[in-house]
Amino acid sequence: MNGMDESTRRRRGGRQSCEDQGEVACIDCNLFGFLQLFASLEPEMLRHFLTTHVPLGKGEVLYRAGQPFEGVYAVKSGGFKSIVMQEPYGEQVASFHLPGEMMGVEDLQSETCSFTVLALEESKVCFMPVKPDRNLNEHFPTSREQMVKILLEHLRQCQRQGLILGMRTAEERLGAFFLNLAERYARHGFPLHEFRVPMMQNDIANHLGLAMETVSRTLKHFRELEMLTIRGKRGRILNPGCLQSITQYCFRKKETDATE
Amino acid sequence: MNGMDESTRRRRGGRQSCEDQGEVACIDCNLFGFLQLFASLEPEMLRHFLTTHVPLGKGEVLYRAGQPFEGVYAVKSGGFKSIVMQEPYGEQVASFHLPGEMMGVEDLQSETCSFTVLALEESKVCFMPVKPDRNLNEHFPTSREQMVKILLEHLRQCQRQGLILGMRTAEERLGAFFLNLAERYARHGFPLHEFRVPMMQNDIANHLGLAMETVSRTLKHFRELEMLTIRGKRGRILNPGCLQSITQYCFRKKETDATE
DNA sequence: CGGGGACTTGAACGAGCTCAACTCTAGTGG
DNA sequence: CCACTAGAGTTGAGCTCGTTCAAGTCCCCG
Repeated sequence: MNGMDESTRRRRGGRQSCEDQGEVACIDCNLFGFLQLFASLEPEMLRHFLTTHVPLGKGEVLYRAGQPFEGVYAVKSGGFKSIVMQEPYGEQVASFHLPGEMMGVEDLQSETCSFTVLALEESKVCFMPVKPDRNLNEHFPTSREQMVKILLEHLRQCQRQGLILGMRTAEERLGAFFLNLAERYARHGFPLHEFRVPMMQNDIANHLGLAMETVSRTLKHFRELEMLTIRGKRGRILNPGCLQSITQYCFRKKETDATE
Repeated sequence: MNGMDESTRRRRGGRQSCEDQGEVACIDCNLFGFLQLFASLEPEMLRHFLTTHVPLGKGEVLYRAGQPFEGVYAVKSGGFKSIVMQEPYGEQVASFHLPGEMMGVEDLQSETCSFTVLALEESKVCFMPVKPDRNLNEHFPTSREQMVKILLEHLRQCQRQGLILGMRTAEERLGAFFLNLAERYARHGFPLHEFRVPMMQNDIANHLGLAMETVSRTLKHFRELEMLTIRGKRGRILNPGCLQSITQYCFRKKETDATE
């Protein structure tokens, strides 16, 4: 029911380290579940998509808003941000993409890409070409099932982000942001409460509608309270309970604990 | 390709008034497109769902977060808000639902509802019972197609909301919010630049992470600049260009103008 | 070891919040 | 139909949090 069963995922939980580049195993990647259901695709080709990892350097653009939509990507390692350009003012960071997550999903039936996506650091991606209303409809009817699943997951994550952005104070927004970040890493086999922070504070500030200095000061405050420490690209949640109560952000444990 | 063809929708555009309760014709409702593809459903039953409008009074709860998920709703007239309760602090408004839009979509494969939804004013809804992983999978395989479409639409709207909430100043957020509101009404056959405002300023403030007083003052400012007026439940955009340049929110005309 | 970008820290300013009083409006009952 | 009321919205004053600007530190990378 889950593309991969929950017990398998949990067994793997906590095995991966945050020290390395943070590469997800294929079994922990959303694209894997996506591809699994392309029943009519030859195994050769499936393997090809899964094992071809395109490398990108820091700051490199994966695709640009307005370009024709070619297909969806999955983050193998590293991290990405989706941005929109507000011409005179600079960019706005719409979202971040962590290892195991897919990019370009929102454009699945569009002709063009709606965001510009670029790497936050050295990263690798897998690519699955999907021409709008072609491959999927005609050749792979079974993939619809998986698409609904993936779209629902994206929709829910997007709504969660909306709740975070709707919070009033900088502390709430930042706390909720990092709880969400940790949770998302944990979903793909990384240890809970210890996670990478592939984006700079500048990007976080931009994304949350704050000034970079406010992010820095608030994180210092969290460190002093021994709730959360960010050192370089490594984050660690020291006191999840306290952090949650400050941010009011419910971790939504049900979703991961329930048999689903 | 669109459930209902674009030219039909445009022909109807501008016909409806904002004076009345703001009831959408069935042809302008998302649920209609959704139901259309339930090919194996008897016409009798289809008509039943489409023509049975459940009325709700102002403040009445449609469903509560945590309750078992029964199916999706469509707003026939009036308006709704989705909220989450942060126990000691009160509610947070996650989103609003206008006539022609669907509610509960994010819970399609869940056992329980993730939001509490209640009416902003006298409203009517249609209901389509969808047991998770039952009806849809077995009896109505063709509906998958439409579901993907609807989920994509929701995802994109959710991302747009995220951009609005990520804006820095109250002026940007509010301006973008009302542009989005007008656009959403226009999608369902209401005149562009003239729209209903079914929610109170309190709710808007809550949703945007602002104080109600700030909303009031900013709207006054907009009125003085002759960009946008809100009087009671009626809104009118006087200077869309100026409003857009202040909010940096691109109206995304392409989506409605293009042949798609 | 040097340089530049990311982050930190401080000080002053200002946008937005809070609190409180007030006005307007819609809905109610006489 | 009007008076009354409760709730929604407005306005003002003071304060707080977050921003801005600027200088300084750290750290990564060459």
